[in-house]
Amino acid sequence: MPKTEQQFKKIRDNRKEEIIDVALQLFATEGYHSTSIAKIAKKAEISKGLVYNYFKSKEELLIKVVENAAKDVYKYFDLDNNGVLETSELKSFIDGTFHMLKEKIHFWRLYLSFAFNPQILEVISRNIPQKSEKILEMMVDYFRRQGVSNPMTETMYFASVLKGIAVQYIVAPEQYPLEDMKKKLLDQFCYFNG
Amino acid sequence: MPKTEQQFKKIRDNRKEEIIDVALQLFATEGYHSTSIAKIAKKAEISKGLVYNYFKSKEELLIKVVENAAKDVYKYFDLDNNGVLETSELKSFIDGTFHMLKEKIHFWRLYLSFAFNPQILEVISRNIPQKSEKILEMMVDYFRRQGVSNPMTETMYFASVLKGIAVQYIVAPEQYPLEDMKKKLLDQFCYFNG
Amino acid sequence: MPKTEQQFKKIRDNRKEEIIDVALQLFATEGYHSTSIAKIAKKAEISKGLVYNYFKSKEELLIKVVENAAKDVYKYFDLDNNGVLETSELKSFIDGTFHMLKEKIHFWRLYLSFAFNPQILEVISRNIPQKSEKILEMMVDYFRRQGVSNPMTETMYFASVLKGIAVQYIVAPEQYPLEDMKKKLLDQFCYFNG
Amino acid sequence: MPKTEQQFKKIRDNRKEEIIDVALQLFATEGYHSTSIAKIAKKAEISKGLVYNYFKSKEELLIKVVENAAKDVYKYFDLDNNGVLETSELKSFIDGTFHMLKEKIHFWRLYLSFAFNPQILEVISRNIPQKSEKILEMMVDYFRRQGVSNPMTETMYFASVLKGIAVQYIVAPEQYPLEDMKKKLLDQFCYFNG
DNA sequence: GATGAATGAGGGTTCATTCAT
DNA sequence: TATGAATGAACCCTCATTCAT
Repeated sequence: MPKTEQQFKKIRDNRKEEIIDVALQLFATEGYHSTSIAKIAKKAEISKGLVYNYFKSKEELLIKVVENAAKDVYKYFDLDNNGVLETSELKSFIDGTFHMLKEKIHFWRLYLSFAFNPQILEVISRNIPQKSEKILEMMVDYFRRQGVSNPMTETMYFASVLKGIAVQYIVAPEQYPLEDMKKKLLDQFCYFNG
Repeated sequence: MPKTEQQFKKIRDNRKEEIIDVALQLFATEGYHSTSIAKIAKKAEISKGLVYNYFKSKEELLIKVVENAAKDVYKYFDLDNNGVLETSELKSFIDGTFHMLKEKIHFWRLYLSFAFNPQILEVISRNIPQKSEKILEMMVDYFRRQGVSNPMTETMYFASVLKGIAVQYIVAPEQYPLEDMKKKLLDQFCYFNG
Repeated sequence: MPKTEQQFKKIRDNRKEEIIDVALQLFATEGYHSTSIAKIAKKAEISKGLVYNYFKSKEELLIKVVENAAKDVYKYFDLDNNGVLETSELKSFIDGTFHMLKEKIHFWRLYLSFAFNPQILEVISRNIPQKSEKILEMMVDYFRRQGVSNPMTETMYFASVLKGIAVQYIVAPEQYPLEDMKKKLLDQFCYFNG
Repeated sequence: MPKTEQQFKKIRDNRKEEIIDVALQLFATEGYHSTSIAKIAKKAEISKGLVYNYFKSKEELLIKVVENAAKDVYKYFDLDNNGVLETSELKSFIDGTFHMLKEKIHFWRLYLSFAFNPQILEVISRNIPQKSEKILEMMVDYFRRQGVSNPMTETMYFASVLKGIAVQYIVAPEQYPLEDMKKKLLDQFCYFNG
C-alpha cells in the first residue's frame, strides 16, 4: 500500500526538523562557517544531496534554524492576552527566560554569536520578524504603571541586565551562579507589589 | 647602498600597524571567516603575499589584532598602584570603559563576536593572557570593604550588567541611550561614599 | 532512485585507480614536487576538487601510488612457501626483477627518485612497511647453504650489483644492455648447482 | 686605500663559493624544491637579493652547484696522461672513488637525486659537459688488454656494480660495509696482474 | 655591492552546490 | 525520494624574482 500524502509530509517534516536540530547543534558548537553541509549530513545520517532537497541553500538552512528556535523563545513572551503585563507575569517571564537559558543554551550561544556578526545578522533580520519591540512596549507600560520615573530608561536597563546575565552564563556556564543572578534581578526589578 | 636597519624597522612597523588596523576593521564588520586575506590586502592596497611577510598566518594576524587592541583596553584597568580599589577609581574605571566603548566600538564588536565562537575563542585564550581575574578580585575586595553582604555575587552582577550594556550598545549603537545607562550603573554600584 | 552501493564502489575504485595511474606517471616523469594536483587532474580529465574526494592530501596520494606499485613488486618476492630459497627460486626471482624493471620502469624511476629525497623517503618509510629485510635474510641463508665464506657480505654485494644494474638501466633504458647484464649476474651468483 | 679590482674579484669569488657550498648542502639534505632561496641566503648569512647578484636564477645556481662539484669528481678520473689505463691506475681510480664517496656524500646524494628527476637532469645535461664517455672508452680498452672476452659488457657491468655500491652506501651510509664492498670490487675486477 | 620590502603566479585544499542515476 | 560523484570558485599560503634605496 502506497503511503498517503500526509504520511509523506510527516516524513518530510520529521527529516526537516532533524536536519534543523543537527544544524543548530553544530552551528552553535563549532560556528556557522566551520560547519559544512557535509558534516551536517553525516551527523544526521543522510546524504549531502538530501539536505538540498529540504533547504535550497546553507543560508536558508540557517534562517530556518533561527526561525525554529525563535518560536520556542517567543512562547515565553506570549503571557498575556490583554497586552497588559502584571508583576506575576513579569516573574513568569523571567522564570521562563532563565529556564530557557539553561535548556536551550545551544540556541542562545548561536543567537549571540550572530548578534555580532553583521553579515549573518543581516540575513536573519531580513527574514525573521522581530517581536521584541512589542515586548519592550509592554514593559515600558509596566514600569510606568509601577510609578517608575523614567520607564523607558528602566526598560532598557532591565533588558541590558538580562542580556548581560545571559551572555556571561553562555560564555562560561559552569562557573556562573545563574540562580544568584536571577534572585538579584528579581529583587531589582520585581519588588514592587510584594 | 642599502637602507639602514632603522629605516627598515620603521617601514615594517608602519606596514604592520596598517595591516592590523585594516584587519581589525574588516574582522569586526564582516567577521573573521568572511574576511579573506585578499580582502585585507586589497583594502590596505598591498599584495596578498606581503601580508605573509608580516604575519605567519591568518591566525597570527588575528592574535596580533586582538593583542594590539587589548593593550588599549587594559590601560583603563591599571588604575591603582596599591591593588586596592577606591570608589573614585571605580568611577574612573567605569568612565574609561564607557569611553572606550564609544571610541573602540570596532574592537568591542570583534571581541564579543569571538566570545561566542568557540574555535576562535580557543585560539585567543591560548595565545593571549587574560587579566580579568585579577580585576575581579579587586572588585570583590572593594564590595567587601563597602559592607556588601555577598561581595562575590555583587561582583558577578556588576560584571553582568556592564557586559549587558556593552552588548546592547554594540548591537545597536545609534538607538542605545548609553549615557542614561551609565548613570544608572553608577547609581547602582557607586553610591557608597557619596 | 539512487545508485546502489556497489555501483558507487565501482565508480570510486575505477576513479581511484585512474588517478593513481596518472599520478604515478607524472610523479615518475616530472618529479613529485613538479607535479601539481592541477596537472594530475587535467591529465585524468577531472576537476582538481575531485582528487580530494579520493585522497585526503597530495601526500596520501603519493603513499597510495607507492603502495599500489609496491604490491606488484612484492609479488615476485613471495616465491617460496617454506622460507628457504632454492637456486631455481633465486633464478625466478632475478628473472622476475628484470622483467619488472622493463615492465614497470615508471615505478622504478619513481622509487629511486625517492630514495634520494630525504623528505619523501621519510613519508614513505613512515607509511609503507618494508619487506626487504626478510628477503635479505633468506638470501644470506641461501649463500650460507652454498658454502660462501661470508654470506652476509655476499648478500650485500649481490644487492648492490642488482641495484646498480637497475639504476643504470632506468637512467638510460635505451642504451643499456639489460640482457647481457642479467646473464653476468646469473653467472656470478647462481652458478652453484649447475 | 681602495681595493684593487683583483681584491673585489676575490671577494666575489669567495662569496660565490660560499653560496654554492650552502646550496649544495641544503639541496642534498632537503631536496632542490624544498630549498628556498630565502633559506640559502639565511644560512649563508646574506640577503636574498645578493644571491641574485651572483646567480641570475635558482636554476643557474643549481647548475653551478653541480658544475663545481663535478670538478672535484673528475679530478680522480684524470689519472693517466697517455690515455692508457694501467691496473695500478684503475686501483687508484677505485680508491679515489670510494674516498670521494665518503668525503663528498652530500654531493653524491644530490647527484643521484637528480639522476632520477628528468627535469633537473635535463637542465644539468644541457649545461654540463659529460666526460664519462671518454672514461668508459679507456676502461673498455683496459679490459680488452686484459684479455676479457667481451670488454664492452665487462665495462658496463663494472660501472653498474660501482654505481650500485654508491647508491646503497648513500641511502644508508651507517649500515653499509663500504670497505668490504670495495674489497670485493677489487677482487672481481682488478685481479689480473696481481 | 647589499638590503629586504614588495609582487604575483601558482600550489594545496575546502566546500557549497549540482546532477545523473 | 535519495545518493554521492563531480564541479569550480575561493581560500590560505609559498616562493622565485624584482627594485628602490
